[in-house]
Amino acid sequence: MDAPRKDIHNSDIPALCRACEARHRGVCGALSADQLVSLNKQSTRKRIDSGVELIGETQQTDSYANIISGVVKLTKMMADGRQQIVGLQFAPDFLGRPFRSDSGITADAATEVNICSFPRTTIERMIRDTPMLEHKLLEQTLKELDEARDWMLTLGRKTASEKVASFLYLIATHVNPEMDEGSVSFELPLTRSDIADFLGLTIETVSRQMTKLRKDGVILIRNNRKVEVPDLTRLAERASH
Amino acid sequence: MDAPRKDIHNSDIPALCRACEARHRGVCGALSADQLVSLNKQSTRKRIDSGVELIGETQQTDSYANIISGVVKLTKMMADGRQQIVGLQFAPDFLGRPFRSDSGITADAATEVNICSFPRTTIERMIRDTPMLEHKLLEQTLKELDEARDWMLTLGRKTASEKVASFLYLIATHVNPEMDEGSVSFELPLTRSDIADFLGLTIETVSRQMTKLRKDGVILIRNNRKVEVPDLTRLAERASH
DNA sequence: AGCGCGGTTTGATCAAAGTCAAGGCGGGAA
DNA sequence: TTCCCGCCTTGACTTTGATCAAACCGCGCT
Repeated sequence: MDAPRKDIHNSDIPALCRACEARHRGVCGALSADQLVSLNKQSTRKRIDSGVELIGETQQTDSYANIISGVVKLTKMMADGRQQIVGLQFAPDFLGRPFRSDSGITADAATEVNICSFPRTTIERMIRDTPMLEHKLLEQTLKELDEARDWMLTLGRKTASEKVASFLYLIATHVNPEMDEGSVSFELPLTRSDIADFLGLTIETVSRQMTKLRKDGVILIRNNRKVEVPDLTRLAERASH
Repeated sequence: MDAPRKDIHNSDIPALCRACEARHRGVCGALSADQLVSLNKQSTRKRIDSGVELIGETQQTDSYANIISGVVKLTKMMADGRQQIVGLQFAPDFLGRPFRSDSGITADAATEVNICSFPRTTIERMIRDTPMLEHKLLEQTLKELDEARDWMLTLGRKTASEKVASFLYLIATHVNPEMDEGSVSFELPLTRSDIADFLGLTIETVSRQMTKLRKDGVILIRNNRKVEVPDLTRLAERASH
């Protein structure tokens, strides 16, 4: 609803950047050395400010990208302004939708985001040449489908406090993968308003449930963004996992 | 929660069935004649009664299938019994999850269902041999992901009456594809209880909203299952599409 | 016909989350 | 420092949908 924002900072890093290469390996794997070099030649590293739109009304999907750092939110909006975040993407997720451009989703940087992007044509040619790449893509898509369906259960059947606990648990475990108990501390990548749009709640309800979790000793709120979870298991219980 | 049900009727149709072949073309496409014959040789047609579990606790995912007719519901359940339908699959969708078995979803026949199933090994070998098959799979997965995300908006941000209207609109347009206005009549593939689990509501609320839509002249209810929509556009408005 | 049963509708009441309205807190600019 | 602005929290009240309870309806059975 704001004025179109397009201030993507292209930091003009030389085309062949080693950091990107590492990410390409991580996400795409199975590319030949030749392909990797050619991908790097055509890739550009970009830093995107929090809040800037990556894909949507103002920004065409003429490129694909790997997320190097930061969090991207995928949002669906209704005509009257109600909106729902339908997915969060973290590094090293692949960004941009193959073989389909619209689907009514916009992608915005939730935090400051670094991506490594390359032109649509490059990646699509590589997909044709390398079945393994398509296989990787299928795997990421299946992962996203699983996540979407998990979240449908949260949206449809959990109470407000379970929802907020579920969100915190999601972030906590994403910050420290392969951790499912003990103590974690992390920075929330979303504002209260984003959290509300992710959970299908209002900001007031999110706030109230956060203070309730704090008063019950399940979490500590250092400042609005920084949260500490002394016992992940207890949080998981609150989320009804 | 009921006793395990396993009464799948294998109707012992000879392995090579023409009806199935048609479906294989529809879903998988791009198979060579040889592959198609071999697929048909190993495929079995099955009729499954409404309510029977296809994939889940009691039934292993040792096979894949094409849906020939009927509706399959994908359900996620919480420990305390709350459940959410996370997807509906119609003919000619592909059923069964490649490269992953669990993910906590069960698939049940919502109506009487006819499927054409073949062993896991067969389809996985073919996928390795035929990149185009994997491409088709990716396309169906992307379609399911889109649907899931559409539904997340419905679950998170719509009111009860918008939800019910959205559901009816979904079924109406699925029964008659490429129709988006005028009059339609159809049979609901789900009970009120299933509809409630799909919409994240209770059966009472679903019922009340249905009668409201009826009283407002948006729908006619012939009997519990049969519904007529005189004007699809009006239904779409009620759904806030 | 009368009975019973599952699924559905309807009504009365209640609780959870939304809305409206203040106020607080923190960080940046003057 | 002080002010300001955005974001967050808190409180009072309202609304939506859940819960509890009863009746209804179509249908197969005896």
